[in-house]
Amino acid sequence: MTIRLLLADDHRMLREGLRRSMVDEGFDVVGEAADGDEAVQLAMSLQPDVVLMDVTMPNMDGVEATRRIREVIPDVKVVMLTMHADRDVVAEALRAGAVGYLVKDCSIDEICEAIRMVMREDAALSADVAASMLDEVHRTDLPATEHVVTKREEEVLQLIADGCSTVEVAERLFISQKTVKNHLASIYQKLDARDRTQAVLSAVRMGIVHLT
Amino acid sequence: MTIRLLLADDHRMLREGLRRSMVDEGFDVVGEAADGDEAVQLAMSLQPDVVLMDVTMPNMDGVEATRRIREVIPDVKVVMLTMHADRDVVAEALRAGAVGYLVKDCSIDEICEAIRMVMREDAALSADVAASMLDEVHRTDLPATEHVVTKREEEVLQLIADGCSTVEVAERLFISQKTVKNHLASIYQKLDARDRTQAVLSAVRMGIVHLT
DNA sequence: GTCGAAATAGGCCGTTCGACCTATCAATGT
DNA sequence: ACATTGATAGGTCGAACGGCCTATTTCGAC
Repeated sequence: MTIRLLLADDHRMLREGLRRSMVDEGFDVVGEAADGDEAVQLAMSLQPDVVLMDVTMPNMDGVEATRRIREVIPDVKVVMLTMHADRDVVAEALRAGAVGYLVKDCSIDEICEAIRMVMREDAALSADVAASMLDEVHRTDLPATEHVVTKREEEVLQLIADGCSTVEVAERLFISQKTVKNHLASIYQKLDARDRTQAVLSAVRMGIVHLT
Repeated sequence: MTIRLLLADDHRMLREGLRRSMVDEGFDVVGEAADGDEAVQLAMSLQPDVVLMDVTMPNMDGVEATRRIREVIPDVKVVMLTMHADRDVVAEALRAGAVGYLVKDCSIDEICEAIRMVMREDAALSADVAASMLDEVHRTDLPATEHVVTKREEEVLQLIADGCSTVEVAERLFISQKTVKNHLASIYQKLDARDRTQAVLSAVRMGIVHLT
């Protein structure tokens, strides 16, 4: 009873390397997807046990693909892969129905262990599994994106990164321009930035905001 | 006479997958580096035939690592790996002494082919090899970052992304503040940005400037 | 039950920004 | 030879920005 795997990553190099490794380790790699769309299609047609899914992919990101797969086939276990651990992305992925989360800096052995773990545990325990993987992530990666900026400040930053002016941010958040500027002033201190440009760039580097 | 390889990439997952694949294909993987510093150290101590080097790595980027390795051991052939094809990065990598350039979306077979190619050809031909790899890149990837902004404008953008104010950019480039503002105005039109924040973000998305 | 942090909002003030305009010079291409 | 483009530099002006204040409310923590 070998475990049937589906790999989803936009980089063929990683996909193929991963396939050989997983086959070596005794898994049955039933398919490879190069984007989110393909991942959803193949998941439905191939009915794998586990999907190893990259978060950043063309056409449809891994989180959305996970959501759609889980809607149709709730039995499939999705383990997310990502470059850097990012609290928000992790949270979103788990909400989308992923049972595990691995950074790309982990070893093949850790991937195997994670896959076997999610297959061993029943659905009721998968939340704990995810939690323990998160702990792992926290230990090995950034000590913490740990609330450097508050939730509201993060919203302001994201809107500015999305192209909004101070006035537009105020309108979108239903607050006064002055409050937006207050949040920005606070952000400048925390991120050691002298203007909105540097603040947004720092936030991008730290994974607080995302380039769309 | 097996070809001795050194792998340099900050993601263990890709590194290990690549190692298994390359070993399968008959190469001798003599070492793995997780950052630029380590790559330089290992290249010197292990004296590999070819280094597969990722461009984006902590501590020291792949381009700089390539430069240093080639300074000390000019015989080593460095093949660069990158997520997305970016004209500027490619040009910089070749100037640094890389003999080849591959996007991570290529197959293991293509990597093997590229490595065997750079080992077959003598130094005189390696420029052609690089050129043909570039052609490959141009076909498959972005049609062109194609001089959207001028060289000077790009310098201005990069300095602003690096944290310089208008005044500081002027000082660094030995031009007046007014000229910097002129360049910026031109950039805003070309990138359809309304301020420096959006201009820099667009430039980052387009790969024109790089976050350090 | 108080203390602190977060979110809200305002004023004031000097600096910077960006839009719109002209202008020169060198290089490049037709 | 002429047109175009890039790089340089300047002026003006209103809007936006950021620093430095105070102040209220709410909410969770201790």
